[in-house]
Amino acid sequence: MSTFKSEFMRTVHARGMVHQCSDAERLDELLATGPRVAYIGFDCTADSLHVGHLLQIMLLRWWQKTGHKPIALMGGGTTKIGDPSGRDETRQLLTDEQIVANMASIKGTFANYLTFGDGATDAVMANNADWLDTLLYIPLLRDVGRHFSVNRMLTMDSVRLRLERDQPLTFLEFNYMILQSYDFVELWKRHLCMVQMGGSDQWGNIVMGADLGRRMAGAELFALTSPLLATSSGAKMGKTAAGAVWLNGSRLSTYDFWQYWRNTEDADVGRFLRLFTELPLEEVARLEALGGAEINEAKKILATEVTGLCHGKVAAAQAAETARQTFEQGTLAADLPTVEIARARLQAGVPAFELFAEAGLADSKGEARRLIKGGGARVNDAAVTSETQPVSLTDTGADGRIKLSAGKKRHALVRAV
RNA sequence: GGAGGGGUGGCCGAGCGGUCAAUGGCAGCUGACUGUAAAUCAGCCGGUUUACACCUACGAAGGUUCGAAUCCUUCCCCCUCCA
Repeated sequence: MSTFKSEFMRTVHARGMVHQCSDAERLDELLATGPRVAYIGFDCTADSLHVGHLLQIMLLRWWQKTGHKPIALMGGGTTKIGDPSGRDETRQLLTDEQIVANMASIKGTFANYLTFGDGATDAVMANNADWLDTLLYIPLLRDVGRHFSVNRMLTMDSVRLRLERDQPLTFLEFNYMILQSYDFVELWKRHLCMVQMGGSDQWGNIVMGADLGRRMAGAELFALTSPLLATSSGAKMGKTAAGAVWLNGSRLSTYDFWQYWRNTEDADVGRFLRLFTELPLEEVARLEALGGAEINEAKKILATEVTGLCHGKVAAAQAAETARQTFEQGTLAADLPTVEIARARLQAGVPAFELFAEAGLADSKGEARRLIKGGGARVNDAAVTSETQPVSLTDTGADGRIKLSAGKKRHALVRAV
């Protein structure tokens, strides 16, 4: 492990970020002798990346931090095909407009993790639509297709698993790995990019790209994948009540993002600190060793560190402070999610179930009613006993706000306007 | 192209003329216990509604019937075998 010569390989291995790597020794040598180029592709299937992508982003960040040049490849072209890896069903086809809009929305995330520019180790953003959109079918078949063995393609997990489970696989999707392979070669030609990284489900696609590069351009290309992430209790990472844990602040507030990490299971704290923060490993070891309730301190550090990288240190500190006031002091924090309700309505009194639904603490009025019936709703920390119990201006605190709580962790403020 | 099987709520998966907003499992929410953890136990888990009730939903559209997720027709999609 620690016998690696290059800082990158030492770091990512020590932090448990590597699942598989092709010819690690040779790659290590190359990395030790000068700046190299690596890329990771991100498909534009949603308008935000989520925590499932975070490990990949951290790989690019370490890549740059240890003296190399990262490329964030936006899958403007491949998203039109849909990666069949790891799924039993064909992805819903997105329109070109959706893809373009998603890409624009995703791009901002990288600015927080990577330094872009024209320097030797500055990050570059590319879009594979730039070369995939204009490909011609016959030349593609002759130049690229002849290097692919269908026999081999059928053994790839993404294909084999579909076939074994009698799930459909369209010819469209069957082509995905060819285009991803082509990307690798194209980036080699354009930027001398010699490494493709990705999640472990991408191993097959990446290795095919490396092979293609060798055949088409005589290039020596490498594959490096990160482990598949699950929480210790086995759940897929990144799911909450509200859905995925998004990286864009417009999809998930900084406070909620911070809370997600704060609520990490005990058993995951050390692992997550290594994977998603840049704290020195000795510090991680110390935090991880904390027992019992003390580990909560480690969770706060984890939350603030991860949030700091994603949303900035100021926003992270603010989220931490909001949480501290809310949970440790039981006071009202200023930047809890806030809804504004017309003064006149509050004057008259708003039924509690309506207010909870409007504040976003319940998805529907029915759910708000159930929440109240189940005893999980509180106004200013006093349990709501009746669904229709009116909440009015008289509930307003000194600072002009009413605090609503759904369960112990979800809070919102109501302000009369 | 021929023959057969199938498309059910976020997912898996029962149901096969009424008692079906649809068994069960997973996921999720709330409560208890705790440390804003896990595990465990309990309740909830389409929408509007105090409620009665109504609306939406079992691939799509029609039809039969007092009544259809369940039967018929057409269409779309998937799987298997044959060509």
